[in-house]
Amino acid sequence: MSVKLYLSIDRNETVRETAQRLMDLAEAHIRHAGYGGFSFRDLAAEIGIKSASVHHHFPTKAILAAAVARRYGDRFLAAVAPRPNETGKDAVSAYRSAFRKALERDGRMCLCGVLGAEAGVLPPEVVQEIQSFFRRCIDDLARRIGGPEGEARAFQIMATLEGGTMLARAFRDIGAFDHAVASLT
Amino acid sequence: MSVKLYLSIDRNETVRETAQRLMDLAEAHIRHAGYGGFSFRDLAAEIGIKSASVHHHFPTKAILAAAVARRYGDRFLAAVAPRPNETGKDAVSAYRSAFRKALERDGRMCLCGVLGAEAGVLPPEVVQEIQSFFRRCIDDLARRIGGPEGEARAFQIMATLEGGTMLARAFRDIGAFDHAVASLT
DNA sequence: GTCTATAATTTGATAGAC
DNA sequence: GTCTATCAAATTATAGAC
Repeated sequence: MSVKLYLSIDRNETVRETAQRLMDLAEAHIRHAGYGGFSFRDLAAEIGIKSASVHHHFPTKAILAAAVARRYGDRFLAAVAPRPNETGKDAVSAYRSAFRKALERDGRMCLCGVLGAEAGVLPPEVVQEIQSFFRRCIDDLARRIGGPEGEARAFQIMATLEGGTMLARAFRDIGAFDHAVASLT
Repeated sequence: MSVKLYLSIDRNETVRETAQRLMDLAEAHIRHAGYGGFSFRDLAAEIGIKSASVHHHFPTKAILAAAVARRYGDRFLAAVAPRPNETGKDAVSAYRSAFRKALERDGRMCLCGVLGAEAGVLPPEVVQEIQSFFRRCIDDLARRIGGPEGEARAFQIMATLEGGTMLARAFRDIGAFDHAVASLT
């Protein structure tokens, strides 16, 4: 209780469950370095516990990664949710802005873009969550764009955003992203 | 000598230096699973030697990966080289065909697309080769497309091809690639 | 929920014989 | 060029005490 009170006084940090903080850290690591880019010991050290305690919250790395991917998808779709009376262009802009903000904030890729590239060797439950993310995004975009070519356009937009992010990371230059997505409408 | 003769009789296999065979295997592994997706022991076992012998040909994993990336770039650019009297559309088609062929042959991604997603934690010599690959491709495409917007278009095309390949891998469906790149001209 | 302790495996890399 | 042998470190995961 007293700990909770103390922490709630802190300006920038809200009280977070350990499981949530572990997912935050895992998400940051995956977006920076992929599935193989972190270990339970890394996460544990960063919040000051031991790796055995991480296993208490997430029995396996695959389960943790799948949970992180699901939460990421829920948050992403909430962030790009349509505003009243939007046009198809507005929908594309919402997606583009979401990708760009993540890139300019900390130079990080879309979580599922990183994992998608490694999809050949990821645990099945993680692959399933990645597919679910892209399926949800494409269905959402296609519906908001509308028309008979809505789905193909949705595939193109997601591909360009993911590829543009990858180029920006490879070049360490957000200008690469801007060039790549400039003509997306 | 007798071994060489025997092998040269084989229908599908030409005699290859061990270093070349190691690079072939490393390339296949990276395109399937990324930089962390193989070990020197994996490569050694697949050609029937020991991992210590792999270190004789490539002192470190970073040196091997950088060499693989460089060779990949040389081959890729040779494969998409312009034919006489080509148009800008022909150039885009050449790139799209090159990506699609790799995908339909064995479901593999562009080597530098996989590595680009992991670029945050790769050894510097590997990052340099990835940047070199994309720089060469974009300069080549921009020149062949021509016009003041050639470079931005080149960024967009590379992003869409890489992202489309990633989507096809995530969905395990080459149709995702076709949707994504359908309107690329 | 967190700890100590440890198992079982894999990894990148090296030394030195043949 | 390939081998045996080995190292030091890291990894995922588990058992059981507190």
